[in-house]
Amino acid sequence: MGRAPCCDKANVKKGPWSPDEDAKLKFYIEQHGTGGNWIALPQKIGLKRCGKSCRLRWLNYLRPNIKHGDFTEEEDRIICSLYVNIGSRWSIIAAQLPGRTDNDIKNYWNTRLKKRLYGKHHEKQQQPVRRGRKIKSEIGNSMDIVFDNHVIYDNDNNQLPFLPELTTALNSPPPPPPYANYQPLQFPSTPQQLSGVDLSRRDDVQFEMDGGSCLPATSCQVGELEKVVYSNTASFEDGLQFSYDNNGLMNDLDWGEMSCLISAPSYSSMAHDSMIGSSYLEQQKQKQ
DNA sequence: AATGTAAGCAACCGCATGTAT
DNA sequence: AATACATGCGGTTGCTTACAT
Repeated sequence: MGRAPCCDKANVKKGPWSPDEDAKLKFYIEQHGTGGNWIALPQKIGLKRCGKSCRLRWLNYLRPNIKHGDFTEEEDRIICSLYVNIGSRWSIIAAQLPGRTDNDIKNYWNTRLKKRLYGKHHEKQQQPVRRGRKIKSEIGNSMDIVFDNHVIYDNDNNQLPFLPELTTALNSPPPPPPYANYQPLQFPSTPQQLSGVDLSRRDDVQFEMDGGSCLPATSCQVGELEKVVYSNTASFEDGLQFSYDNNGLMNDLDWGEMSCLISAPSYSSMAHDSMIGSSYLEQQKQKQ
């Protein structure tokens, strides 16, 4: 038995929104708000749309102060830095760019930014990489993985058959580590600077903003953050791997410089990053 | 001018998470 | 504590437009 549908699919319109539908939705929300219930909203307005569709349309297109297109170089840099540090957490990235939506940023990255970076050096080297939710969840589950003599076991002590390239990497000797210079999260300056991450909290990490005039902080699980910060999982999944300067920063770069910081994917270093990253965090926690 | 291909973008789908009961 | 439901998110799809042949 599958999941119950969120709406009556048979009686719901799909596809592009008409100006009339846009006007109805915009007018209603401006007058009454969403009422905290997107599912009920289309019925109240008289729209034959799924509540989720209404929400998406409002958030991505109709809500006030939305900016479309014409990303600035500063925005490019922020997106790149955040992507490198936290991966494809588009909602978090969007929260740092007022007026931008996660969908817009995602599209911009996938269609342009990635190519601008990738196209310079690595078209020939790019290998097809398994992508999507499945691989992400499986890599994500590595938080429960036990590393023992470079072989991966799950919670039930079964050696994981998944990702043979990762298993191979884990069985190879570790590369000479420049990791001593790795720093906790740091992002470029203005317009909203992320001053760091409170790693002392076990249950939850807050992105703290400098200067007071900041967007609402976004939280995420510390385990997940540890993983993405120190292993760049998302970059790995894309077959990209970025390098950092000694401060862990990628700001103040032009595109030529930026592209020089990208190296071909190295599964071996990736896998070891994960382990070394963990030990780095342990050191930081002991210091506190 | 016609056709094929690539790029860009809006929207959908399904899963994860949060919240109410 | 368990369950149901709503929301949020990220990946993916498919349509439209631009460009190349």
